[in-house]
Amino acid sequence: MKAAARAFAREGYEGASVRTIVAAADVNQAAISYHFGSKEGLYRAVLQAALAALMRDDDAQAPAGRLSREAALRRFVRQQLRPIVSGDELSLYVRIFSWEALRPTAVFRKFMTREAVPFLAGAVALVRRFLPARATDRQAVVGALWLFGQCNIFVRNAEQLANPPLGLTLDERFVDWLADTIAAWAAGGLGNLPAAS
Amino acid sequence: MKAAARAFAREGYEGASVRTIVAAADVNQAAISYHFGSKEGLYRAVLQAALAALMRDDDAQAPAGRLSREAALRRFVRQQLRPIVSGDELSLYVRIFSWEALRPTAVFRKFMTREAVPFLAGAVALVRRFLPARATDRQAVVGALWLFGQCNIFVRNAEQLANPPLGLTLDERFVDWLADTIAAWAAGGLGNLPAAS
DNA sequence: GCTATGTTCAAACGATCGTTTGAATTCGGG
DNA sequence: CCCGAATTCAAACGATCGTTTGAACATAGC
Repeated sequence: MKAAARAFAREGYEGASVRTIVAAADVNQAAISYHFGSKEGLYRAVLQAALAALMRDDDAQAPAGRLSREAALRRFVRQQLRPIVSGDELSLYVRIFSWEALRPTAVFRKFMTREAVPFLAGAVALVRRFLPARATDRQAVVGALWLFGQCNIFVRNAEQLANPPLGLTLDERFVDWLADTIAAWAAGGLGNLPAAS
Repeated sequence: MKAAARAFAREGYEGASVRTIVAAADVNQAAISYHFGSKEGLYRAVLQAALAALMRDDDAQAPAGRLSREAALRRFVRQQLRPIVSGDELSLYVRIFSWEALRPTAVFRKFMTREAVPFLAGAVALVRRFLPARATDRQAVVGALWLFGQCNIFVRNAEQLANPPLGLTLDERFVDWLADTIAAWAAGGLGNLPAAS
């Protein structure tokens, strides 16, 4: 399943072949069909593990309630940027979700209609601490997505940022600096609301 | 080529098959090899058209030089959000670039090493009008990417935002409002710089 | 009318895909 | 020790992929 997560993250569901997975895991090809029923069954198992890990990760960042809103925001952003440098399973899972954003599988759609709101809830609450009291619910949700977007573009394009012509060195120091920058910009912006829509 | 752009946008380079493209275009299969050399040649042609269209789009917004920085920012953001409502070729091209962010093709890499900087230049210049004078080049580039990210997440996930559980109605009115909101937030944020890194 | 060139076409090729098959192997319980 | 269920294995199957082939067709120039 680790090999499968790596393959699905790297090449997507369709792009990853059962043969490369079983070769990486050093097991027989028919073992997939035997244990998971099919390639789709294997993917479902990986998705379940991914969602469980990401929710667990959400819990880990929950006790940020005692932090100031600026510190909580900085922590949230840094957490979002983690996959840029960390080679752990979480990066794989984030990447799998990126594939799903582009070409959702049936399995994933059902996942999201159930889990999207609780998954966003943390970011919405965080954004609300910065928004004026008069902000609408829709503004808070949009603000949460806005926050995700600011972080996500660096995660998704990490590889391209590291290569020419930009050639950024994506080490821990850079990511820390990036988190500081994004957090400062986001905090500064959320206080503003556009003129009456 | 229109059929190819649609197919590549919908299913990615690997996912799109020559057979479905030629079926949609109602031409013979071998015509691809004959006119474009290969599937990759066809994709290269589509990428060139996409980049040309996006740059042309950039030019259209170039005369924004006379606008105030706030108005120019609002215009840039609104331009970025266009694919949400317009079903035109531009949406396809943005989606093709999303695929490339996840799994860059060799063709695309060469494109980007040549074209990324001029493509970013407009956004960098725009961001610079908001940054303090002491801002570094790296901060300006990161700011441009940051700006792209804020818009892009709504474009990429437009379909999911329109569906449950959020169920936003993505009409012109909403996109105008969204552009106002993002522009206001971005403008408010860029003035801030984090404490010394 | 004939030829040369550009283009389209149906068919086939080799490679890779996910899955199935049936025998070989492993392993715990009577 | 042995039987039976669980698991692994190499091999093959049918489908689909991108590409190639060689004949058929179109058309402009002489």
